[in-house]
Amino acid sequence: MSNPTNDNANAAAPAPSDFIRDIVAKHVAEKKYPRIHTRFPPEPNGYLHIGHAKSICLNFGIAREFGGVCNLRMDDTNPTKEDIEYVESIQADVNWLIAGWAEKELGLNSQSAIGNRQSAIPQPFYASDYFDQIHDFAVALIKKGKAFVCDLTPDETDEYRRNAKESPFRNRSVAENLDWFTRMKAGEFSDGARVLRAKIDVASPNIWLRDPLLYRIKHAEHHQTGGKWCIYPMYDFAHCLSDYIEGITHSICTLEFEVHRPLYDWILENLDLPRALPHQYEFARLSVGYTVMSKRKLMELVTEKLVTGWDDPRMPTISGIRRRGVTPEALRNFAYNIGITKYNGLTDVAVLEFAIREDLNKNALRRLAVLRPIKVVLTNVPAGKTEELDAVNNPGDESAGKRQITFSRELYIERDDFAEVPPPKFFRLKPGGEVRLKYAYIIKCDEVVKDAAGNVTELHCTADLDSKTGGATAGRKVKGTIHWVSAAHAIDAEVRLYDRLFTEAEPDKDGRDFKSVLNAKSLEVLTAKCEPSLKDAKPELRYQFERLAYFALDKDSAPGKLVFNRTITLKDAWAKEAQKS
RNA sequence: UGCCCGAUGGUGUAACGGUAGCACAGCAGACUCUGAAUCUGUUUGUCAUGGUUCAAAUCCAUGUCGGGCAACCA
Repeated sequence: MSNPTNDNANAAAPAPSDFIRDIVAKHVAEKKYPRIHTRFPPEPNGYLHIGHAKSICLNFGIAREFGGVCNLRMDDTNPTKEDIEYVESIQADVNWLIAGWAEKELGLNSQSAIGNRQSAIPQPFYASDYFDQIHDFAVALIKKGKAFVCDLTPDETDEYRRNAKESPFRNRSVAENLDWFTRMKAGEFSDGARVLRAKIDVASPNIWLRDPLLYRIKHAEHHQTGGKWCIYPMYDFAHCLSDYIEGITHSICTLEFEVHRPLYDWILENLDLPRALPHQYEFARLSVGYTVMSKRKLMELVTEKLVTGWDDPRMPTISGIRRRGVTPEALRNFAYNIGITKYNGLTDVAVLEFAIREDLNKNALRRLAVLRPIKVVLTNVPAGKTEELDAVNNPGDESAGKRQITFSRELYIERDDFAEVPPPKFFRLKPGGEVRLKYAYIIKCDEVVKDAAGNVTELHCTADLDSKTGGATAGRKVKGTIHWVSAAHAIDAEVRLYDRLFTEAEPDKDGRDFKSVLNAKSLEVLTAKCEPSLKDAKPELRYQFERLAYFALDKDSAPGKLVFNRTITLKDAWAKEAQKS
């Protein structure tokens, strides 16, 4: 078994274990199946979110750990709600999340029946590829007297099912049913006029066994099959059969499908299928604090322009999280840390944030950048004189190397790093006080320059010219070290400071309108002063602006125009300390 | 209301009849040219009541609370 959490693992992390993996392990030990085969089956009616990421990691993780395969399958049985845009985004998101981790486990769809899908990138499976076979299974069920065409209206069907009453069309002859179903398929009837139903047990305590619908009429163009069909299989009918057709062994879904399981089994067991049948297992979906997860709600945020799009970095979508700068490794570690159970809990965002910081701390390149600048003039440094100083790219990873930063008489430091009237335990710059400039000198604040309104506009300081890193008095202990950039050399960058989208941990608690608790300060845009090396920032790399936060280059960047997204702040013990007083 | 499922510190999880552990969060301290990271210590828990057993978080019963389903959605 390979290591699940760290791809370039040094410390051996324990293999994940949960009740589903326990079942799979048992089946492997029993040699119940020739090969473990899972699947991730999203409906292409929205963008994937972090809850889907949990499912992807579970399904691909199991395939990885047990030498199996996992198919990506579009569960596209309802053309009126689905769109090719979603198909494409889903594919991109899944490929991104499993890249370098479970690529080898991704099932390849080499026999796509429909369309011309030859391509370098792996193609997903489609339930719609099986519409012919699923239709034939429906006919088989009719022939066995286990399905019938029902003419009841939707309202009547509802009422009959609620009252455990048999449909008056339940006992039509096989020949009659075959004829009606053929005519349904031929397009003779309007939407809703007739349906195909399984004949199971109208009195079952489980609603899903009360002669459930198998096929409905929808005169709608399908994004994959075009105008070929005007009848489409329902989820329950299509899903178990798609699983069977693909040779799935473990069909893992969320808890709300638990009551459907008897129907899943009934359909497969009543078709005299020759191969081993797949089985369904359910786990709890993910809820994370300070966000919403339902596709409907996310869709609302997008269509009402409360965010900039599905990939807005504040969204819990995979594309939003990616754009924010989170790496697939971080997301996978998060998925691993939260585990798999049948308990519907609320995961603390701190768990997600920890996984993101842990990963970024290891990999991000350190840079100096000032978000809210205030000018510092070093009065004992000659104007025009510059110095190149060594700065390490990652203190935890020597192989990340060093770069040089330019030092000069006029600098910018963070406005928050100076306090005219310092609060208790303030380690930074204050009048008459000393502070270390990272990688450079210790400076002392001699004079505070203010404008007519009394705002601090400039600080005049002197540098201890022997205190340079490596110099004679470099060892002098100064309580604080702050970041800085040379005013003349700094480059501007737009920085987008993202915060949580909602002000409440449970935005939709007790039926409250989730949009009433949107965080008005979830985005703040600033122009930062950055060290010059950042002009070469690359979208695939991550940066830590020291003492502030982790950042990633946004896709809105252009030559000469840098845009950085704040992925997540550093932990800030000072903010906590300052809050106490 | 019927049916199904669940309940372990603040949160998420482990323990599979035999010492309630881990992670996050919190708190305290050490270290620090990032108030980050790292390191050390630490507070807090088996829903309730019965039963079975030498022994129960674990098995059984009842109750309580929570979630899901009752779409021609998935």
